[in-house]
Amino acid sequence: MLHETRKLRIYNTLTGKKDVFEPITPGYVGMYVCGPTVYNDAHLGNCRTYVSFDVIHRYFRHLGYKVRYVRNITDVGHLTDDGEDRMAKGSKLAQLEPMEVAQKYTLGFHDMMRILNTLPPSIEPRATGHIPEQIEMVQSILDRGLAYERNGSVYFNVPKFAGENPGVYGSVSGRILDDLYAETRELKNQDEKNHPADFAIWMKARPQDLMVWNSPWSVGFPGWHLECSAMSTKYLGKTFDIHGGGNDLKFPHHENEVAQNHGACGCSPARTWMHTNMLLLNNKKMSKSDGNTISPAELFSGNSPHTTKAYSPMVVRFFMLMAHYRSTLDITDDALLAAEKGYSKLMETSRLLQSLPVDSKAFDGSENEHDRAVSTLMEEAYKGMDDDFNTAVVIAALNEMGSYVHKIANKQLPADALSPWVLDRMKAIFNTFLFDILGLLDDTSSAGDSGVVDGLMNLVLDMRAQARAQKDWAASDKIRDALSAIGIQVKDGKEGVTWGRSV
RNA sequence: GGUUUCCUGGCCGAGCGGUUAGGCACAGCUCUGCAAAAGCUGCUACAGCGGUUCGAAUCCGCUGGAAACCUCCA
Repeated sequence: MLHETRKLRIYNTLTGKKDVFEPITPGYVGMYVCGPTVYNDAHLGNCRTYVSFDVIHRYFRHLGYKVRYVRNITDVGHLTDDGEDRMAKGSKLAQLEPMEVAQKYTLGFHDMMRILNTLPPSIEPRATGHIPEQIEMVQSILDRGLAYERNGSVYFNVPKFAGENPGVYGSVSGRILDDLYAETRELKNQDEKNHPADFAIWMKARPQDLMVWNSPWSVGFPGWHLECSAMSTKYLGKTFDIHGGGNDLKFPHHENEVAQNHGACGCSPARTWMHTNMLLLNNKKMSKSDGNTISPAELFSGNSPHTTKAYSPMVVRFFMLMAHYRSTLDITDDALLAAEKGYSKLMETSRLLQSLPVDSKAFDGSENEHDRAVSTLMEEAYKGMDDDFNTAVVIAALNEMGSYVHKIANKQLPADALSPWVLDRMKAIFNTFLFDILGLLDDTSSAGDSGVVDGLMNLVLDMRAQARAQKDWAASDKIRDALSAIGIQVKDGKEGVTWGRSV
């Protein structure tokens, strides 16, 4: 197993540095990632986070870990500015049942995850499916004296918790309790709370609330952060390896999650907290609420004032992976254009690499300078992933490997420049990183087409070859231009003609 | 106002005290009927000012600029 020999370092929000990853149970990884709230179409920011964790998930699997990846669907519980339950608000606008709204956007989210080629999580629990678990957790917290009931609602007692567990509250967000107390003092209608920093773990329903459940305290609904605490505990245990989510969830969501878990079981939940950074548009955070967004659909169709053309889902995925997951990433047309070119080139390189013949010469232990260079690059790709999942470093290494591939294919290096066992290994490693770990698909090839397209292309290119043989440049160029017009690029190489789709 | 992060060449973006990151764009060359593709070479960097160090994009301080969080957001 690779994980036994490689040393993976992960940046842990709790410690503020990269720690060597040691799973709680050797060989197994438990990872919880906060999923989307399904009251709206998924936007690109969501996509970036889930693509990032998809690569993380894939790399753990590649290393040989058995991974239980839990990503929830939030279909209840978050309040809007005007105090309405989000699902209820959506339903009123659309004249639909709340669960109909949730279903619609859950399906849309799944479509988007599939289009971006993310692997499904092992478990995708819904908040509404875990109301009993959440009620139990509220009770546990009450039993431990860390919450109080007020008019049918239950509030978490932050000052008491913080006093009993020094250093815990604030450990995720880096917030200092005194500051927090001072800040929240100004906020509106907190009259039921003992203290402004307290937060609801069970809310008594008002007449307009639609999604409500019975509980020992009132007919109501669970607090805004409780679902993740309850579901992570249920599926991963009280203490598990990794909890992830977007940067903007650190406070209050993750901070309160830790407090609740701690409050219910007296132990810390996740050992490692991972946070992805924001996707920017116009140098500002993309956000559903302030309208600074570009939807995946707009990006894929080119129907947006922010872009000049359509970009394929794989180009978008590649674009995201060109940056480290903890860096902000600014969406611009220029950057997408660059990503598109880079993506196509790597796909082309992959096809070319796989087509290179490998000698059947037996391994004799020899190693030339090119062998060493390529071996170093392969190791650098691994080192990149081992260093907090640095996909940018992986892509750089793949590009450098690609240089060797093209040189050999173009006869600028002799066919035996690389020893067969090195070439063989590069074939495997290159595709492993590109497809299995980075999770890209080749949407520039004819792989998904029926044989008809290949047959037609062979015919057309054959006719062009005949025209060229007779120096009929007009006919030859007409074919080339016509193909170009429908998005097919003809590539005249030393070893004959190939073709590809311009993405 | 409080907390935190960031500022790299025309653009995107790695970098965590000593290496040419890489991609895109651009220029020249090779190849080509021409072009494209591909390869090679070149090309502009570390916001500013100080400090620590044999050595700093990388550590520290100050100044300037941007962003995030403090309220639902990935």
